[in-house]
Amino acid sequence: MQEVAHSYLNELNDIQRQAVVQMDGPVMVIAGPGSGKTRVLTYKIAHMINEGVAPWQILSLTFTNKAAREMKARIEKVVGSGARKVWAGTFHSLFARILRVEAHKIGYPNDFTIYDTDDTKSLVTEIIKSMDLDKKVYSPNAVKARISASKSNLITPKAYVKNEDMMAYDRMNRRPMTFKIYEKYVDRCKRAGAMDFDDLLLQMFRLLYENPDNVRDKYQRQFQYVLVDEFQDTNFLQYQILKQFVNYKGSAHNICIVGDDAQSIYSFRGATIENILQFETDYPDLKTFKLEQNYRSTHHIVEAANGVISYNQRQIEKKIWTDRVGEDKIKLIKTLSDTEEGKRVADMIIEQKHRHNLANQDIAILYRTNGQSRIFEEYLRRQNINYRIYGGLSFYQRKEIKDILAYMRLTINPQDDEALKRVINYPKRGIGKSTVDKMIAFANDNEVSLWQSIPNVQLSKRATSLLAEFAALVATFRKKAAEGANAYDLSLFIAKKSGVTALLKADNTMEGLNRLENINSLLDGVKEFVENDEILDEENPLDKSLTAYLQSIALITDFDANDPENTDVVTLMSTHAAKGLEFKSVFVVGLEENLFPSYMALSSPDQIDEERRLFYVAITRAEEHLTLTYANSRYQYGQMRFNDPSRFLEEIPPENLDSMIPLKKKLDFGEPKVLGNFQPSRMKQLSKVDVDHKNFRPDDPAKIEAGMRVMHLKFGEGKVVDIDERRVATIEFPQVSVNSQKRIMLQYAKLQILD
DNA sequence: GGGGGCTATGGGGGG
DNA sequence: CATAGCCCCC
Repeated sequence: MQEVAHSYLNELNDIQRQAVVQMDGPVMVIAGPGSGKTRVLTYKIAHMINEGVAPWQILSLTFTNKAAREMKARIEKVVGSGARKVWAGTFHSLFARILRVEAHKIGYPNDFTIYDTDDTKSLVTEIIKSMDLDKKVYSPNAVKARISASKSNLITPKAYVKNEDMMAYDRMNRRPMTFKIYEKYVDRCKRAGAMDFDDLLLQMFRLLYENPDNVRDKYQRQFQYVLVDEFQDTNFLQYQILKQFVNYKGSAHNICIVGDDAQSIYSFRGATIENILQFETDYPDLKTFKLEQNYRSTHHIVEAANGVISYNQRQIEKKIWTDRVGEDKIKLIKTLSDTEEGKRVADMIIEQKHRHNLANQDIAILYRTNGQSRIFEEYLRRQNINYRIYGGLSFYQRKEIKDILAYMRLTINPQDDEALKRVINYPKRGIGKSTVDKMIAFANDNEVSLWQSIPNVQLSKRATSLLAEFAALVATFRKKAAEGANAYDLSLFIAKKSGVTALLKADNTMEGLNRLENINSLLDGVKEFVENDEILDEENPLDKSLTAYLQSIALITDFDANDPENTDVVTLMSTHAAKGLEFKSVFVVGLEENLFPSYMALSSPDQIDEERRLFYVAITRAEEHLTLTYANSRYQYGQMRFNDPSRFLEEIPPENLDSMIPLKKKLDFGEPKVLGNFQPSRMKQLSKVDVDHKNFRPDDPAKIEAGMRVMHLKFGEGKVVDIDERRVATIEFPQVSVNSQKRIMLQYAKLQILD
């Protein structure tokens, strides 16, 4: 290292500086809350660039895109505009970017669709229905969670069936067919040219692991330095990808992970602290740095945090400390109801602003569930306090926005079944449920997308012509796209020709006007995208196509949206979303049993520990003033409920607490109400079809004629009743059920001729 | 096939 | 409480 006195190094304490200058080899930074972790990461990257590492050789994985942007801006201040070329972003966004270039090498179109949670859920629901399984037993959310967990642990559908743990768990939960739903789900996504959120990781892994065209070497060579923030919230799959980047013959293993086991709060999406322990095993020569000095909070807050987290079972040995002596103890407020809680918090915000000279932006209200925001919103509005709610339903999740986006998606990728299902009859064009059901059945039988089923599925004259009209409409969108229309012109065209804007214009209710306005904002956004000439994507600088636009927004969250006009606002967000942020004054609200900790977590000590870490994250967001509130009664799920104060409140050392309420004498509200009544019913039996897989050899479809007996992998033996002019065969499969006729496109069919 | 009204059901955190 | 899905009628 050169002996140049880089001024930024003087802004660091000893340990921070050591962590920054340790560029080479495996590095682990254990960083307590407020210990200057972001500063270390930022300066470390700046330092690398100063030491001659090319910015594009640095891969920096952060938890939000916003964090990545802020980090880049700070690096830019130290090293100049080269900072923009650092590969900084979330796992999902950076891998999506790579897959846009490479996906064709693993059998996906490069302009694949990204399925969001709703798309995934709707597809899972459809598959469950198609298998005649009981939706009450096979709850789509539960199945979806199983699929996600499998992908996050690199368990393919094939491996799933052989995995005794997975199968036993499903049997125990009376969902033994989960493996089959998983298999079908994977097929359907593939057919639709779609990746779900987990696929962005899984397919990235496959790309590197299967290494077509030596693509792995390309990225191994490129990413000389890998940094991972919030490593405690990575899952198994993410870690395997990191190892693909870093572990190869002759590698210097330049990987730096930053994390804090005490802030691990995402196990529900597969995150595991095991990764930290595994990292120590995988890289025994790693250098470890522990950042324990907290610069953010007063001693009352830091001591409360230490006190609370000490109730957890497993943790890496460390104790955060501060030399900031605070005047205010932590305030604990009890109210009779949730509405009174809202009013009290709004009143206290007014008071704090005066007494401590705080701006709105110094203040945050943090809650366990997004549903709690409404009451606070109401009282802040009454007090004329500007606020902004993060999370919950984001702009891009609104119905009218998703409708337009579905048309856009269909324009780019007509195989996108979820988009097609969404808009095929919106606005109403006479294509109803039964038509769509027939399309789905046909598409499944032939293993094609819904779009491909349109010219071939057998329907009434009326339905056929309506479908053709719809297909022609989408075709005009596609034609315009192929002619090179920019995203804005095409979006306007789509909004108009699809009939969506006309429909909303005819709706004169407040809701209709609102929706129209939202669509206009969306179009404004597209316009901005087209007119913005700042180069954001170095690989593909001035692509103004609809494809490029869809890519740019696919992974945007509510968080990333900027509202430059309104910066002085009180922040309302979930405790999860608050990770990494800090405020002078923080209100953590709804501290009641069944809410925080969540009732979902009560039955498992591990999950209670995670709730406790979440509480730890919440209180350590505060710099000077921390207020905790709970209500005796609250409307939950349309019912008045009475919850005890949260157990976490008793875990705060009394000397740091300013409370009027003697916590030890808990009020008795009687037995908590039993939540949820889960009564599993029986699933229907799938019919058995006898197929000899080993001796199955499909014949050339051209040879198939009416009258032949044929074998189909899924439906068993069948008799060809008829073949029409488009080479669509009607085949009777007696093993499926009596009189079961399927329509099969011979072009795609795998059929063996029996005689 | 569309639409209105009713009932049953679920209900967390997020990329 | 919100919404999906069902039934019924046109």
